[in-house]
Parts: sequence; C-alpha cells; structure tokens
Amino acid sequence: MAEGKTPANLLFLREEDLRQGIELLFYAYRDFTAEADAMLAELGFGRAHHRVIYFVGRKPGMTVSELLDILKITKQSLSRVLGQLVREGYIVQRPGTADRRQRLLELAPKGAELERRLTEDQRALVARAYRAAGAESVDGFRRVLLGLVNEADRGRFAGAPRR
Amino acid sequence: MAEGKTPANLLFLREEDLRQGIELLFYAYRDFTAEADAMLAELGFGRAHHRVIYFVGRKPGMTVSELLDILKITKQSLSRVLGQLVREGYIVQRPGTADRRQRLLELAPKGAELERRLTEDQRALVARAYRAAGAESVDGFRRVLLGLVNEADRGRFAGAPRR
DNA sequence: CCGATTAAGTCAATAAGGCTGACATAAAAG
DNA sequence: CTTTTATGTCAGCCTTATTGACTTAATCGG
Repeated sequence: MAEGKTPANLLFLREEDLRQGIELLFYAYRDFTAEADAMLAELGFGRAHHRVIYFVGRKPGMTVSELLDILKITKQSLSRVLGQLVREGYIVQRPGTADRRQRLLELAPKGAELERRLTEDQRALVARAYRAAGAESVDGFRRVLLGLVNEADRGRFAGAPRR
Repeated sequence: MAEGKTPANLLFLREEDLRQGIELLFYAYRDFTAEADAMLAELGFGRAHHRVIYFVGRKPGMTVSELLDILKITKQSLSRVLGQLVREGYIVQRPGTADRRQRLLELAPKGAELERRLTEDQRALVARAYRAAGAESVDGFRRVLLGLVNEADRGRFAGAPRR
C-alpha cells in the first residue's frame, strides 16, 4: 500500500495541476482584456478592432492576408472591422509596390495614438505581473505559452528570449 | 556613449519583452480554445457552454451567483446558456438546503461525459506544453499568470503550487 | 410578523463579432 | 489568354454578450 499510494497521489496532483493551468489561462485572459475592452467600448469598438490595430501597429505594411492568417477569422469578418477602422481614419491602405493587388495596411496617426493608449495599458499589466513573478518566472511563462501555440506560429517568436 | 547605450537598449528590450508577452497570450489562448470550440460546435454549443460545464464540473453544487461571479457576465447572458444545458439534460438544478432560493448546479451524467471529453483535450494540450517546458517553467508560468489575474480572484488558486 | 433584501428567472430590444455562400474586380502568373 | 490570387462586397444567419424593467419566492432584520 505504501507503494500503491504514491502513483495514485501523483496522478491526482497532476490532474489538479493541469486544471489549475486551464483556469489560470481563463482568469488571466479575462482580466488581461478587461481594461482595454472598456476603453474600446467608449469608442464604439470591440476587441476585434484592438487586435487589428495592434497587429498593424506591430508590423506596418502588413497585407490583409497576413492579418487573416494571424487572426484566424474569415475575410468577411475582418472586412467589417477593418472597413470601419479605415473609414474612421485609424488605418490607411496603400497598394503594394511589388504586387499591386495587395493593400498594405498601416496606422494613421489617429490609429497610432489609440494603439499606444491601448497597448500601454496591457504592457503595464504584463510588466506588473513580470515584476511580481521575477525574471526566471518570465522565462517559464514564455516557454509554456509557446508550447500552447500552434506549431505553425511558433516561429513568430524569434528563437531565444534575450538572455 | 558607452554609458548612454545600455539604458536605451534595455528599455527597447523590455518593450519587446512585454509585446512578446502580450502576443503569446493572444496566440496561446487562440490555439488553446480552438479544438474544444470545434467539438462544441458539433453539438450546437459555443464556448460559453463549455465554461459553464467546466466550472459546474469543477465545483458541483455551485450556485448561479457564484457562476456569475466567475464568468463576469450578466445573468441574462448566463440564463440562455444555462437554460439550454438544463433543458438538454447536461446540468441538473436542485434547491439549496440551507437557502431554498438557491438552485445548486451539478452535472448530469450526460454533462459529466461532455465535460470529460472537452477537458481531456485541453488537459492534453496543457500537459504537452508543461512537459515540453519543464517543471521549473511551469512554476514561472503559474506565477506570471497569477499576477495577471484580478486580485480578488487570486485566492481561488490555493497558495503554493504543490512542490 | 412585516417590510426590505436577496437569489433567481424572464421578456424585450440591441449590438459585436463571428460564420457560410455567392459573386465581382483587378492584377499577376503561367 | 486563361487561370489563379488578393481583396472586397452583398446577404443572411448564429452565438454571445449587453441594458432595462419586472416577477417570484425565500430569507433576513427589526
């Protein structure tokens, strides 16, 4: 029985650990997005607008296709959100130089300003969590999350975190 | 200039680190929920149904109020989803013994079975990420995510991860 | 015991953000 | 010159959330 107890107990803890991980992801994501959501709501925007603004800001000159790949939504869904952002002057489109079918996306000043405000908020949240957890923890955080990301997208996180 | 360069560079890296954290959260959450979402769609359910089933499974006898606190949605929003799950026999309600106004929630066998299938999937994802990252990383992952969680909800994650 | 509060539910209207399917246009590629 | 690709658009549908107003039943506090 002394032998029987250990594996059963380990298995139980493991299950608890995994559930804790699942729940941490839920709660952390819920709270991580809450503040920015509130800010967006005041402008009549939603989380979808934030994602578009964020990624366009991150990589100016991005094509519509690239954005679709990242967001994993349909072009019709993107179209509504993107069209709105373009019409309201947050994002500008210019034809691609090599391929003139493309519409390269970039933030207009108004969009850059909003991006800054939104991201500042989330950066502060992450910074606080990083500081509270300590440098070694940050590394673990990155490794585990990277393991959750679809293999195809892992390459976006250029190799080794600087160290 | 040798002195000037370092702080500027550190600042840049820090900004990059924070953005990487933000993006990791986005990609990881996106991919973490994708499989279960597909499974739910076949039953005509969505992510909201999963959350209800998950948390009721996690704490049988939970009240509606408790669930609302966790999900941070309105009772009208919950009502539709919960009502559906009750009508279709995934969840049963029984009046509270101490307070008969309450309707304590628990999974019916059908709901427990679905919960198992859904969570098994996510558990496997998390387990894979944990294994790939290693034990020390898991600890860091937990610490950082916990720092992102609203202070009011941190108590849900009972103190020290077993160690 | 009675009035106030609480737990839960309900009805109605509205909106965001997804989806599918079908079709259009312009440019690139073979 | 035909086909493929990048992008956009129209139309209709679903899920998940919202606010506001109201109901019912049970508990609680004086």
